[in-house]
Amino acid sequence: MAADDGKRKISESTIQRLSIYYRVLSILKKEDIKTISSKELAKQEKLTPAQVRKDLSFFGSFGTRGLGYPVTELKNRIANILGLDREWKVAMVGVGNIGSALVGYKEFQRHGFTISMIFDNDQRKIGSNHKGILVSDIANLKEGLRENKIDIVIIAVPATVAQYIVDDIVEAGVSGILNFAPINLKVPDHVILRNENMSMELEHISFSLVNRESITATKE
Amino acid sequence: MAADDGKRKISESTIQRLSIYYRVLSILKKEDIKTISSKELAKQEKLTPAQVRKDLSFFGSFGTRGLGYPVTELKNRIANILGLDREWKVAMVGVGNIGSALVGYKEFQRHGFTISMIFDNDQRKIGSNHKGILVSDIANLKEGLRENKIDIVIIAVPATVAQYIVDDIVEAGVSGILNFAPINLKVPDHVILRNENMSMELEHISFSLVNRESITATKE
DNA sequence: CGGACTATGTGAATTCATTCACAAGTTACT
DNA sequence: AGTAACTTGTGAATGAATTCACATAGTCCG
Repeated sequence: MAADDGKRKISESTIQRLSIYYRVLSILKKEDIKTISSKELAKQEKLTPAQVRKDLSFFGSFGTRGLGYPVTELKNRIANILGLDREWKVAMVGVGNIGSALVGYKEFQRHGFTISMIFDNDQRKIGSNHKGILVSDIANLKEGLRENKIDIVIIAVPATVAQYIVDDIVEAGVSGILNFAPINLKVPDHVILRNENMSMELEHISFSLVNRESITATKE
Repeated sequence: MAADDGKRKISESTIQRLSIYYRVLSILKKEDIKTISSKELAKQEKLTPAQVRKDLSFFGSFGTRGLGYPVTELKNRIANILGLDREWKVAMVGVGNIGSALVGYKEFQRHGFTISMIFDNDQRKIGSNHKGILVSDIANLKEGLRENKIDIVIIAVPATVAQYIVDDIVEAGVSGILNFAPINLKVPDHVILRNENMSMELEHISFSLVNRESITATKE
């Protein structure tokens, strides 16, 4: 009943954590656990109970004092908040190494993201089937996205051509883009763009390793 | 000359941004640009000049007032900070959809991460070649990692078995792990673990889309 | 039904990250 | 040499996110 005037500013990290809670709740539900406290939920993912409660409180109050949160209800509520209670129509652009792997990635399907179109510019791939999906010519990208009412596009093409493709995607009226090319793409404000840069994660690890080593070295 | 006592606390986001600066500097170098100001550098990635300067200042002062930063020198310095000026020996565990794609991912190689071992438990894959690398039996994981002095392991196996594998990896003395399984893995404090969860990014997009829509709806 | 216990929800306090704003150093031009 | 124009590096100010701490509300059990 509380808090749904669509005005609050939710932080990036809160959203990330909602995804995490959702994952945990899915497992709990499968294990037939009925309720969970913020303390337990936090422990599973190395967070603090206060943070769990604060995160959830942005969207309402779902818990019962003295008892905790009802697993199924909370899971459904988070699904609703994250928009996972509907099917999203997703297209993949670029079906090389990464693109091809993602088309077969079960996890996407499980969360309501259905990849139903694939585009590529390689003549040898166009017309062929990838996991049951026809590979279309990237020349038809704009019309294809429009006709099929695609919600979200995943970009897995070389960095050099990514911007041109994004421009087309935006023109086609798509407003959710997940980019795997290691480059900063420009999109209008109303378009939601997220970047997934796997090298960056490895670099983070190497930074930490180098750092850790220097600390260890001075310690002993 | 300044700031190298290995005691400062560098924030996660600063490290992420160093990766970004590094990428931009690599491009600038290729374009034969000699110097860049914090203002320009910031503009490329939609950051603020102050943030660029602050980030860099944690590690020393590399710039020249009135002029900016020397591209090549700064690039090298960041490479050093991030540990990209050496070769890291990387092993891949699990060569399904994702794992297989990552083995062929050029970007890793370019940043000094060389995947030289692959492990899997599928008898049909063991002994075969993947992009020129022999697929080993996961039963030999521990010895394999030790013998080959692997620095970093990438995990691309089903969530259900990921924890067992991590335990082995840790026992083998590896202290950098990049995990693609959608599960929170437990590791000792001295081990650096990073998670890459691609569904989470999609969920972030769907959250934003749902949110944006509701805002648009009330606006008109 | 009553008392001990448990856990939420949330303002206030704290910690952490970003941005501001400016002194100080350097260039470039006359 | 002098001056106008830049740009860094960094304390101080602001802003954002996290944690604390507790009043409040429910559970559970005898």
